[in-house]
Amino acid sequence: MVTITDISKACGVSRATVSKALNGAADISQETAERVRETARRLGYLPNATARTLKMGRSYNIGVLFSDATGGGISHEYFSMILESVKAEAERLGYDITFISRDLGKRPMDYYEHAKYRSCDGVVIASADFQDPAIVRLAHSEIPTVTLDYSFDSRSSILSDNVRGMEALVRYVHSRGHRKIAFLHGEMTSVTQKRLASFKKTCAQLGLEIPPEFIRPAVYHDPRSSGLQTRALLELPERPSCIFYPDDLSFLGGMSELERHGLSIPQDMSVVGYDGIPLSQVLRPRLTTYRQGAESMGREAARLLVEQIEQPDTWLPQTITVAGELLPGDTVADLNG
Amino acid sequence: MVTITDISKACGVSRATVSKALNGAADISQETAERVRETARRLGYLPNATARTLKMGRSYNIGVLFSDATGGGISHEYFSMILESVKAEAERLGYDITFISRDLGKRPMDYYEHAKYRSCDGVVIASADFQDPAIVRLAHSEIPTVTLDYSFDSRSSILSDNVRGMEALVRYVHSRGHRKIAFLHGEMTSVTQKRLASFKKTCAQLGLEIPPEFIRPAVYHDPRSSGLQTRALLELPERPSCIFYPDDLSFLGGMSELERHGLSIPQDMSVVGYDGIPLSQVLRPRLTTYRQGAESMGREAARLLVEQIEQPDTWLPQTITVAGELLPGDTVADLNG
DNA sequence: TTGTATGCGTTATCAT
DNA sequence: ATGATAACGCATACAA
Repeated sequence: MVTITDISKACGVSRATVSKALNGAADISQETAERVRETARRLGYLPNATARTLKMGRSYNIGVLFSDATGGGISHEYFSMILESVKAEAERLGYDITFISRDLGKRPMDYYEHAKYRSCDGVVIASADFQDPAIVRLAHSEIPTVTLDYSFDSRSSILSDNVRGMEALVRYVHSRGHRKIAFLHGEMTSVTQKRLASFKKTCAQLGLEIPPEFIRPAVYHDPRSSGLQTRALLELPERPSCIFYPDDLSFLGGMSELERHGLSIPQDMSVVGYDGIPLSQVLRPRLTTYRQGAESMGREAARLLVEQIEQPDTWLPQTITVAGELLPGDTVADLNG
Repeated sequence: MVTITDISKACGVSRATVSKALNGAADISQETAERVRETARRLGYLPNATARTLKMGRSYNIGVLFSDATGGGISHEYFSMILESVKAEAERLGYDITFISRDLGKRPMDYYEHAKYRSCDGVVIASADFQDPAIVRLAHSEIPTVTLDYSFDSRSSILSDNVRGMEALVRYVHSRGHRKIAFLHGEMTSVTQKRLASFKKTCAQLGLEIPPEFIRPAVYHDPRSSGLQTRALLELPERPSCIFYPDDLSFLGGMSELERHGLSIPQDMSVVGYDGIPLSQVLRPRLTTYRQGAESMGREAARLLVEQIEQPDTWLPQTITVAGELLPGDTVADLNG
């Protein structure tokens, strides 16, 4: 390994001079700086982030926390899109990312300890169970954090606009003439609560009466669960004309159940999803859904975190709500006229 | 931050003793060791991986390289499943993972430099353009590496069994009475070459004549491209009875094109995919495809890499071929009798 | 403009 | 059984 000591010997200057020259300090002569840099290049010098971290107390490394409490880890398209955009933005800003997990080998650790162990400058928390005491500890620690889809007091967060998203879907479906709308929701997280509340509120505003049996619990990202609930809906004496699924993937479970009953979409039953993952627009018919701005969310999360890391004095906790977009698709029949 | 120095003061012993006690060295009295550990717990001591890395020359950190040359980055289910299993196994073995990329902030870097910069003990290379000189440099460097789906000379690798996978699919389709089989293939990587060669060889063994216009180039993970090629196939004077798609996702493009022509699957046209991602078995009809053992591949990659890192002397390059599994699904019609 | 000295937190060697 | 010391590679305050 080539170190600044090697360069200093090769150049006949001190290590301090080499360090300064390499970092473009002002108090080094043009000539020396050039000679040092040239030698560094010639010897194939690579800075050592570890040493720099130890010395400076800054790792330029941010942790990413993806516990998969909501049943969906990295491998769900929504979260992998977020991960990808966090990664891209972090790298653009000069930060590497490391996954933060519970336990490492034999060593029992919670998230906070793991982040400290790796000297992370900050952590992006996504897809986690925000009730988990280990998550709470991290979010309340001195480590800068940004959470996605949940907001802790006095901490920064990025929220998908679940309220407006659900409202947009309900209004769209209503505008197509639907009055009997069923809603399958995921596990009771704060996101679910927002969507459910927005669903009910918007229905009320539109004067829609939603019978309680039209609102049923399912499980996010689990087609089977949504399939079962779809069947239950179909067995009701009075069927809905449109079913809201917890997410795009869950819709697939409903899709097969509908087919099994010989119902076609949207002629016999209308459906909408949520998330707007690429898959939803590749299906035929294209799914009517609400696209969450996953890329923006990841990008903003990284940006906000780095801002907090680099300007700790002027920093204030901030919540950014990322707007999404209604994707009309072709799965909601027009019942008008 | 609590350091061993703090503990040493609190305990009235030297830092060396603390370090030894904490690491369970044999030459520390039972009593002292216990007192030190208790104090460490009381003070909330956390070891500092950075300092340890600097001192020991081992980071317990492995790099993961996911350039998305094949058009599919982390967000494709096959790769995210691999990533997830690499992560899980690495963590089980006591290693963290860090993404390796080109360039970090302003700092221009290639993959090798990035890995050195972060003192990675080794790198798992996946989803990359293995012709890329930067990838080649890394794979030929002194850094331990394991590649997925490609094999460099004298380096360890994990290969999905593309030859047997394709053979299984062809034989299955043939056994269902199909004789006119079309093959849409992805970009010409070594994986594609293996699948294509296995396709042709198996067809030859079965006495099938495949006209050249039945073999067409498409793009991995790109439904649009496969949709276009599907259309081209349908315009031929003599249509195939079954279409092989480059992968499960690409099939979706074909699916909509088939529907557009009023053809239903598998009554009017049979199809098979490749990958066997969860999505394929959630679709209706379930896609006939070949499931690659993504979880095993990731797990084995991590295992092989750590083995190489921890037993450098007894290590020999090794290639593990991970078998997959035919998923019969319901998209291949039985033309027999 | 350059160099000296010091320390970041840890582990390892070698005395004691 | 314990401790003093050095070293890993780097950056910086301060001296020259």
